[in-house]
Amino acid sequence: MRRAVTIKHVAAEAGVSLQTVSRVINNEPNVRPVVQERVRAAVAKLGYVPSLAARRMGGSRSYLLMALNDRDRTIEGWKSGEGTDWVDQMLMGGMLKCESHGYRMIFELVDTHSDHVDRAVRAALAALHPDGVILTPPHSENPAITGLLSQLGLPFARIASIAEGDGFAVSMDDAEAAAHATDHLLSLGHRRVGFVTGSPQYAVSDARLSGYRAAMSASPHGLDETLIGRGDFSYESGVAAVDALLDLPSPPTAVVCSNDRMALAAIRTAQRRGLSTPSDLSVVSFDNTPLARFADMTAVIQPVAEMSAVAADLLIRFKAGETDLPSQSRVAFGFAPRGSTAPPRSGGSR
Amino acid sequence: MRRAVTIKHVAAEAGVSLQTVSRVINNEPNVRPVVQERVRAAVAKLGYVPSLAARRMGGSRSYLLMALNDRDRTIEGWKSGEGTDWVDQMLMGGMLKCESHGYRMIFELVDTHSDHVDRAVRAALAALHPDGVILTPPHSENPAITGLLSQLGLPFARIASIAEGDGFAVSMDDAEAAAHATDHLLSLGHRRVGFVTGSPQYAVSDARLSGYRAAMSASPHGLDETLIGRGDFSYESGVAAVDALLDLPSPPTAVVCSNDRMALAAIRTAQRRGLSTPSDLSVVSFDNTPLARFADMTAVIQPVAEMSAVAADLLIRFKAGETDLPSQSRVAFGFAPRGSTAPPRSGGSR
DNA sequence: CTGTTAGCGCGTTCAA
DNA sequence: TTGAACGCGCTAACAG
Repeated sequence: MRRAVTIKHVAAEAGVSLQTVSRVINNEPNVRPVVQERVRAAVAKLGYVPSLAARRMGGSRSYLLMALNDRDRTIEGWKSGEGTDWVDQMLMGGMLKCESHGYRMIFELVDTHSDHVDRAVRAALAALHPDGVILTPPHSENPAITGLLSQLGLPFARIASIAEGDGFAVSMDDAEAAAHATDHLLSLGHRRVGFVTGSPQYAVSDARLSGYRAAMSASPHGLDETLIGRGDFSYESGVAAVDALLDLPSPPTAVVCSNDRMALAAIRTAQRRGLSTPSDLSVVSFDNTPLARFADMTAVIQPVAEMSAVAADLLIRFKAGETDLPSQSRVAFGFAPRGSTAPPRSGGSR
Repeated sequence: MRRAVTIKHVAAEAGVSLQTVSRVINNEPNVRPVVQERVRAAVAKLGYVPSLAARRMGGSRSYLLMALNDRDRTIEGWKSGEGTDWVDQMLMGGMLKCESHGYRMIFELVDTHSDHVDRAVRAALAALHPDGVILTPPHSENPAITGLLSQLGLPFARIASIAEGDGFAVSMDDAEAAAHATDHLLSLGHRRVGFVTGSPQYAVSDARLSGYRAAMSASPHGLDETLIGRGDFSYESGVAAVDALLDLPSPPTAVVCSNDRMALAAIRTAQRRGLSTPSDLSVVSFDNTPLARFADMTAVIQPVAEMSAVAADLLIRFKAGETDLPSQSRVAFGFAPRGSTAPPRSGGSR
């Protein structure tokens, strides 16, 4: 096995010192263009690429970003194969962004609810020494983790978290998205539009609910609190919530669900009761996962890839010494109208 | 920011030399149980975790495994959001296995067809110095990559590759799986069972075809080569192949497709022609992706997670000095009977 | 069985 | 503007 080419070889090839090569590699000032060119040529010729491990040892950067996901949720998602492509989207956004900066992203799974969160996170940090950490829900709102990172002075980003606090918050406007989804239904002619909430554990749940409330209040039909069903993001909770809504004396003709599984539950529950979608019940989902696509559900698109890309970008730039980085970033949400929404059967009046 | 705890601190705490701590950490022999215990206590007390970067610098291992995926295919999959959960399954299998050995898995995307494959792979290797590389299709059969790794003496595993050659081949028995799928249809009473091949670029395509041929030849109805349609894994190719099969004077009543997209194409094509699944055309898919699950397709399950786990395990054990590791590993395939297969409408006879 | 010495490939701090 | 010396945290090779 040929020995790897190191900065030494490049220095020798270019006839300069190690240091000069280092400066060129890192785009530091104080190198004459001529010398710079000579070094670059040597780098190209030898195919030199600096070793991340050595860089981390000598310098202050590891060129590593750590993405922290919830262990149980992630593994369960993989096992069930429900195709929630959250991880894929994170990789696409975060990893590609890292790549373009010479960084790598490493995935770590940690239990949010474990007593050992602290120890687990510390261990991962000690092993990897990442330059920054990207937190996804529910970690992004777990004080045990955000507190630890703050205390350690390690830069981190909170994805889909709107709470104030340390770290870069990167989110989409959940309230506005919920309002948009609601307006979509209203503009189709629906008067009674229901809503199924997510788990109160997640801050986004509140935001979505308030967006729905705002849209309904602003509509001529007004807000009717009885049209709000409580869910917790699980399929079962969706079934229960929608059953309750449809049991109402004056049931909704359309419903906005706080995620895809509950939206699917809505469709199936309606079906079980002899109602069909979209003619009897229009349904909007809040996640554009493969499930939503296959089930042809109109959905709010969470820009997971973009959020991770922004998160990675912020952390990298912060580590590079940039200042005046926004502590709160909003990424535009998307909306995909599909076959699960249509005007109400009788034109909106009963 | 508190300084990280290093091996030095542990050595001081335990009152031994650095080297002794290192030995204990790495489970090396020649340490008295008493001392070992003392060191372990110090490690626990201080919450010490060795730095991967430093280990790589000093020693011969980096505790990193690199998973090499095809760039275009992967990104396209993520973008289309078709929910092909190959990456997820790889992570689940490989990453969790790595984790249990103190390793990490890093994802890298490289263009198979690029002229720069060589350069791209070399760059990734130089930056990361992984202890091993996991190759997925089509990389696992790309001589530009396998050759480079062989030449570099870097251990690697080829997932879903059955070709002879360097590196650990980890695969499922595609031929047997295809035979199983075919037998499933035969045992339901189908006599004319068709087959849609995958792209000949992939070795598994041949294996699947030969399994189909074997099963048909062994059946009382015999093998009919005209029932074999040529596809390339794309939806469009599936449409074309199935259209051709259904145009036959005596068309098949069931078909085994070499992947999920073509299986979906089969169902939709039949539908377009006024045939319904499974009553008029039974369909078996060869991938158990979310798409197959949502479309309720009977499918062969590729044990992607298990294959990556085995691959990671082999590489880690190899690096740890274990010998007599199998150069070819077979992982059992799975089979999920669902709603896309049923007995033929007229009991199998026309 | 244990400790000492010498790097690994870089970035950082200084001096030139 | 450039270069030399030093050390990061760890393991390998050796000495005791």
